[in-house]
Amino acid sequence: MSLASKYDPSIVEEKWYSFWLEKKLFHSEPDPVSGQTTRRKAYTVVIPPPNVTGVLHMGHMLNNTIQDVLVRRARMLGFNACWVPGTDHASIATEAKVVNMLKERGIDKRDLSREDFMKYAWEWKEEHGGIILKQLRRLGTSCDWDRTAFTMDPIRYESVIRVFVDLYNKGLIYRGVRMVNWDPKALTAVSDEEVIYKESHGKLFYLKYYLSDLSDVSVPSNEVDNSGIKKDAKGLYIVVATTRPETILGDTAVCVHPEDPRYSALKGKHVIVPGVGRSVQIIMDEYVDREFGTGALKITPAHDINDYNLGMKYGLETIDIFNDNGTLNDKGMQYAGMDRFVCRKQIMKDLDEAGLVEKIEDYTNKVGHSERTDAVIEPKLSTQWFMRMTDVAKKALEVVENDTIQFHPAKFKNTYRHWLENIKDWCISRQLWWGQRIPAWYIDINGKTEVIVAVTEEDAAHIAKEKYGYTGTLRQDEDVLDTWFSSWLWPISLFDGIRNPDNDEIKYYYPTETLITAPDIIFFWVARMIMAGEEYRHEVPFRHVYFTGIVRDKLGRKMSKSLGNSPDPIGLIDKFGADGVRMGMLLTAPAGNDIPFDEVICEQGRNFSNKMWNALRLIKGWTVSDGSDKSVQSDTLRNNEVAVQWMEMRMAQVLEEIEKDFDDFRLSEALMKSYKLAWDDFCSWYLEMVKPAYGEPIDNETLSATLGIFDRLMRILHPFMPFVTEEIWHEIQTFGKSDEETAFINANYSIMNQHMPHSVFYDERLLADFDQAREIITGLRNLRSSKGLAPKEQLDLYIKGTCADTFHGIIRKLGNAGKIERVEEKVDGALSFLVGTTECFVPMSQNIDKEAELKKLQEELRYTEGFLASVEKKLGNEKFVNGAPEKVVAVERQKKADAESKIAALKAQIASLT
RNA sequence: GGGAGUAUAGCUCAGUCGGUUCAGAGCAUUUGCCUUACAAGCAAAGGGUCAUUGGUUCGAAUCCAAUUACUCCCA
Repeated sequence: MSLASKYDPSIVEEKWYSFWLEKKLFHSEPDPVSGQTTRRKAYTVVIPPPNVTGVLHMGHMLNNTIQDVLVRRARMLGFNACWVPGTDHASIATEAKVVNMLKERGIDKRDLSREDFMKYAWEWKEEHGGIILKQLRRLGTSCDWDRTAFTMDPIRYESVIRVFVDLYNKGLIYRGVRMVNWDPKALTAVSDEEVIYKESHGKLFYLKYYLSDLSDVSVPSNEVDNSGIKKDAKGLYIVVATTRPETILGDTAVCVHPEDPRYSALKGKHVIVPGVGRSVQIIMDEYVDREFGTGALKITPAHDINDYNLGMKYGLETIDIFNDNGTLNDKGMQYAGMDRFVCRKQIMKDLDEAGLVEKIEDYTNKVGHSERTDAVIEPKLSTQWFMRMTDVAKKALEVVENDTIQFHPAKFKNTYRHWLENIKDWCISRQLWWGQRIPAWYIDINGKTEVIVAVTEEDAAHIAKEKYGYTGTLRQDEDVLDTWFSSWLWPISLFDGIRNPDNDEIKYYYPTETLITAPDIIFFWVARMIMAGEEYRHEVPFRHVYFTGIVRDKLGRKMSKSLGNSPDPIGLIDKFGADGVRMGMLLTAPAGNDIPFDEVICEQGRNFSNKMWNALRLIKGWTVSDGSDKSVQSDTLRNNEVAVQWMEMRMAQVLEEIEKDFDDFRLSEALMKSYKLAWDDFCSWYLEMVKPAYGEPIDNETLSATLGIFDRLMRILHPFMPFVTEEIWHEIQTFGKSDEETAFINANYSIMNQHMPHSVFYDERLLADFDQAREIITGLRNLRSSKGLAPKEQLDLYIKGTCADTFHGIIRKLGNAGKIERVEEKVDGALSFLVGTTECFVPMSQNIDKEAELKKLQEELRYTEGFLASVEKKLGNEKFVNGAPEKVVAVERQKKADAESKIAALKAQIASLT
């Protein structure tokens, strides 16, 4: 035998992945349309495009393992499975990488033209982008690599541009001045969804705003001060609390609640902004929270969304004090050029010296950070492009509410609904270069700027001429579109369904079947894809959305670079094999639950691969009886026949459960059941039943039945562990074949496109009989172990009660029983155990420890009597007998009868011992 | 501040219609075994006040309410 006793994944994985690629087994084309044959149904999955700058992390491992399981299974179920891979261009992240690369080469982005920058960016992308797709191959993913797409490749780019123009023409996209989330590090606006609120320990600064006009204001007494107005040597003042003192440079009002008695005297008055010297009015609005701080709120319309709204309401001046990079601009007085956080310290120092600070308190609040750069977001007024969401949101909500699209787990419907019902317009412009440049051109006519939106500059020029009679130069918008504005078209644009809506591929592959993604992009991506599907295909983009959990470390912490608690996925694959890691990821991953990741589970996966490998070694080691001699005895043949029959039915039974689990997206359950079918039922029971004694041959029929079962087991396991199953499957196919045949099979066949076994009829009676036999075997083993008997010592067995004869041969073999006889009466001088109501007696040559036996029996008697009492109480209850369903009552009666006969048996045994 | 979810064995989780000897699985632990496929193994064992309190019901891990703890989302 040439097989090593330990399975080595490294060679096998390399070999089969190359083979699959070479044979193009991952590739899908729409089935041809021909008169007779019907096309297979497509099973399409689109990858959630990883960020082109990304490297593989545990989240990708989980996500892509799940996709691969579903796709491989679908393929084996006879679907035309197509899994399309690709990456997104990640404007902010990529642009940052390119800027860094340029910096290292001594080039400043600002010195480059847009065209030159883009050249460098593409160069970076070609060289460093998409590492992750290469890494995914190590995991065994069966993506159709020929279809690999990128959100900025020509088809996808053009699709985005066309959609923008179309939506603009439909009135769904507009340009306007709004308060946006400004990322001062990336120098771009970001959408609401890209802002992460984090708890931050800061200070609450209480500043003095002196009144500028004192007439009519009654001076409060210093002793009892119920008023918000205070007095010191310099005059009357009110106190305003703020977390951001630097923004006082942009203050244009102070606001109090109209019903706040502390400030009622101040209506129409003015105060001096501390340190700035500007006199601003006091306005009254119910927006103010009287409980917060002192109840007086400073208003900075340029730098806070709520202040901005108040500013609009009261016609306040808007003073923008920041540059785009977060430093103070020329409105920042002596602080101009200073960073906002440096300024905060400095201005507090200055105010304090000027006696303008009342007090400072510790304060914890939530501060928005950029999802991409982690910079503190600065609310900023700017002109941006937006997409109207109200109408599209309605449709997108409907298809999820009515289960046209099913979420797994369904609880995410709530999250989804909540967002869509409170949706705001989507800011889609980004002040970057890396991305689809907004197809809007500006022309100046009669001192007015007009905007023209068109797919190409030629079109725009044409429109300019037609509409405005303008023939001068056109100035294109400098901004690009949000990356998600590409991703939301992904399921459509991958099949060119935007540019060519009637092409065969989009009609065949769309809608896709299942989307597998993490819940944190339910808004960013899932919801918007549904909107795009409705808008451009009038159809949902997928039927099912499977939300994975977040992979955490075993302490439950999120994996992060700073904690260093994320294992290197490739290192894990090196250590445990891709199959082992895949199993590890899946075993702990019920849908939607976070995964506390622990290497130990990958080890379990590796061990399982090894177990299957060794089952192969066992079978391969068997010699075959040629049938001419009587070397295989007839009772062995009968045993084997029963064993095969049982294993077939057991497999059918488990398959039925597995099929149900897949329908319900309970992948970890399906895997666990497959695992136990293979390890427990097949290896521990079935193989032990048919295994010939050392040196003995096996009969041909049992061998081929065993190979057939093993073959199907490998198919069942293949979606979970593609490599080891392919390897073993080939060994099975080539078993006993000539070298020539073996070479042919190995070069031309793969488990990948074999049929997945289906559940068939099984006889529950036979399975139940086996369960009883198994318990008897376990009873015998227990007896041996508790009495310290050697496994080799044969025991005789006498059975009183119901017990099918079918498995007696098996009991003899696995329980090492000698004689097995049916008896009508109990056997004296024997040890006994109960299996259900059936009594098993094992005569002992040596002395029986009567005391211990008695104790055991009496304990069991006590328990059974207690149980009987509870059943009798139930049956004695008229309400139960009348109220409960007949079936339930019948079960209780059966329980009573079983308990009674068990008690009788126990009593008889006790009597025989005393 | 608003909303959602979770709580079952040491750990991670099942428990579908309220009813079967229903309290389960895997891992971990303990014990005994190098039994000619596998020590990455084999055979067995122990382990739970189903978060707490109350309610509905003939009957509750399961349904309802409150409480506690944790998690996530939104602002």
